[in-house]
Amino acid sequence: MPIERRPLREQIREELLARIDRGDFAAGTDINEAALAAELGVSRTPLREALITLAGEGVLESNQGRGFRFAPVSRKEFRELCEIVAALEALALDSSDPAHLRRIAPELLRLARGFPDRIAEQQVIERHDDEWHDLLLSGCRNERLLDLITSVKAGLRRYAHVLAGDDTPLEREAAEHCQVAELLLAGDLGKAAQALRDNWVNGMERMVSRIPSTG
Amino acid sequence: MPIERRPLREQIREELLARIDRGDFAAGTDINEAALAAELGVSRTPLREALITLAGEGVLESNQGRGFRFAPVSRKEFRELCEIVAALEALALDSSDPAHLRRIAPELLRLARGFPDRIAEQQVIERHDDEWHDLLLSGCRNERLLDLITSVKAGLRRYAHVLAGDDTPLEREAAEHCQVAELLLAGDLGKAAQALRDNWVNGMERMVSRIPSTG
DNA sequence: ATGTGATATTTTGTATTCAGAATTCATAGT
DNA sequence: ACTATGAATTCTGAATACAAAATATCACAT
Repeated sequence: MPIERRPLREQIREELLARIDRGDFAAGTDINEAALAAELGVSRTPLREALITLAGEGVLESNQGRGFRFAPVSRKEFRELCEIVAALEALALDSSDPAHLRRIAPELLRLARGFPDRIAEQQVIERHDDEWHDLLLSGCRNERLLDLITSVKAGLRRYAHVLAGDDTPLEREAAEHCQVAELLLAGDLGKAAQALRDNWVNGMERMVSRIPSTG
Repeated sequence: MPIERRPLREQIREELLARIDRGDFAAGTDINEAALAAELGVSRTPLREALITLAGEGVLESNQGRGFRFAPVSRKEFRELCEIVAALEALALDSSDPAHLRRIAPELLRLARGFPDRIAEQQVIERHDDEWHDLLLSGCRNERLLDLITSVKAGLRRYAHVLAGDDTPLEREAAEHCQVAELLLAGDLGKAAQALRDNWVNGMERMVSRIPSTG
């Protein structure tokens, strides 16, 4: 059994993202490094390293002399992030092996159909959605692109708990995922990529109204 | 006169990128933190913060217990980065104000035509190219996208000195920039975005052979 | 009561120190 | 001669210490 040996900064980063998923932190609030470090049981050094990483991903903001704070959410930024992820995932699809895509298409379809079945809690839904997208991109050879997508999606995590509890978009989301899968099954990569983009843009427009409009 | 007050980590990051531009560091070599910190006249703490940022941008790699090193270059990664930037700049163009684009089109044309005139040193050429792209994206309202493009381009800087000294692609590059500008002048945004993508892909294919093939 | 300014406190940004892992070097054994 | 083993050294990762900036507190004048 290989024991886990990773830098603290990475573990801390993931813990903070997990807490963001749970909605533990309110967007826009300042971070007290000493307090947070104590709570996590680490020193300020690796904590700050994690904070700097998250700031680079747009999850946090930093101001000279004033430390870090959770980046405020806004409809504008949510749209921006969705557009970016849409373009990047479409590119990932374009640079995937078509044969592989056709091979995983049935599984994508199965996953998409499993979505609306259960009236599940948000966490489960999100896991399902992630699973679907991970599988979709599993044939992309552009490693830098995959890393980048992960990084940009980290910024989107801030919106997860804001948007939690809205069932309406789910069926639609599932339907669009099905459509992407079917187009892949049919081997029409171009249309699938376009459908994927549409999925992101439609999902974005459906959800954006739930984000508090920043005065 | 507002005196400069920015975190050391940012200044250090920029200094390191500038040195990469100058080809001071060979790709793949390890970084000795103490030595580099001493050379820069700072302590290891802000240096490490800069290194972590650069690692997040893909400029450096880090391995547990083994520190940081300049990420090795490869044809594969160069292609990956170019494809990403192509997609992102095209997206930026898509989400720009068409009126603004038409307004700056003449200036873009002028800049593009000024390219091959002078037999200039690499540095000057690069600055020109940057200027052209900055102007091109000046109408993009998607701030996150602009930040992301800057970040991905930081990774491309590692290839600057590898590719330095090749004149052949220049005319072609200029011609393609002209074409993009002309299409913008004509108001055909879709074709301009496609031409921009082609510019990146063509430029990539032209340059990729100069990158040493990693055994 | 309110605003202003001096002082105290908190918090960040940076430097230094410490512990442990990785590497190097030397030595012993085959 | 070559490999393996172990000590010595170097370096990273993390904790702690320190200095300066920002914020809060309070006294005092208006």
